[in-house]
Amino acid sequence: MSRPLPRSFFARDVLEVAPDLLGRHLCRDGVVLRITEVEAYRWPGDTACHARSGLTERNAPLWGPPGRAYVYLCYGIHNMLNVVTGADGEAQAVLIRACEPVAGLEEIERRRGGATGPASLAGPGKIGQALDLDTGWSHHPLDRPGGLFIRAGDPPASIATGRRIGIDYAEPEHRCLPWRFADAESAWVTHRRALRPEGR
DNA sequence: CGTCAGATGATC
DNA sequence: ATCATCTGACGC
Repeated sequence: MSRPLPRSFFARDVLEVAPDLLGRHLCRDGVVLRITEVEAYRWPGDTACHARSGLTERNAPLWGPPGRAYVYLCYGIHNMLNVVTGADGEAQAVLIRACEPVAGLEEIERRRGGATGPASLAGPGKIGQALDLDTGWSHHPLDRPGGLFIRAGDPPASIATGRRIGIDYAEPEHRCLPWRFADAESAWVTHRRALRPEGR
């Protein structure tokens, strides 16, 4: 059991932190998930970001210190987990879109009410469900043990990128940004066809 | 394989 | 009215 990643890990630009989160372990009690897919959001300059309309009660964590959770309810059903990055006062976050189960299979299966397979943790709503999160977890610090935290894991051998999912409401020039990152070899990802190997 | 509608409720 | 989604129903 390694310690949680320090706050300094999250205190970098979201485009640096997002791919670096791939392979890390998300822990809550007995449930451990290996992060396999993420998306970056950053205001200003990104009308897909929830911070686009300024500070509100819901998006307040986005503007706060890095290393905290930003959890919001989507479509009245799904609790979406984000990791706040950048400097205090900036508005950036990484959306956790998919994971691979590492431990706590029975607990995850119980919460989902079905078998665990590659589809069971691919999709941001399913991550919130597997970790039993709700908006009460917003603002929760992820850099200390207990509750919900992030620690080292197994980094991906290669990374794939693509445009972000479900942001048609954003300005056209922001819809196409290649700000979705995934473990290129993992089966636990969404919209695989829309991903391409990272050009580097 | 594909598209499509309904669920469901906080937020702006 | 909108929404960083999911599921099950259908058609090919």
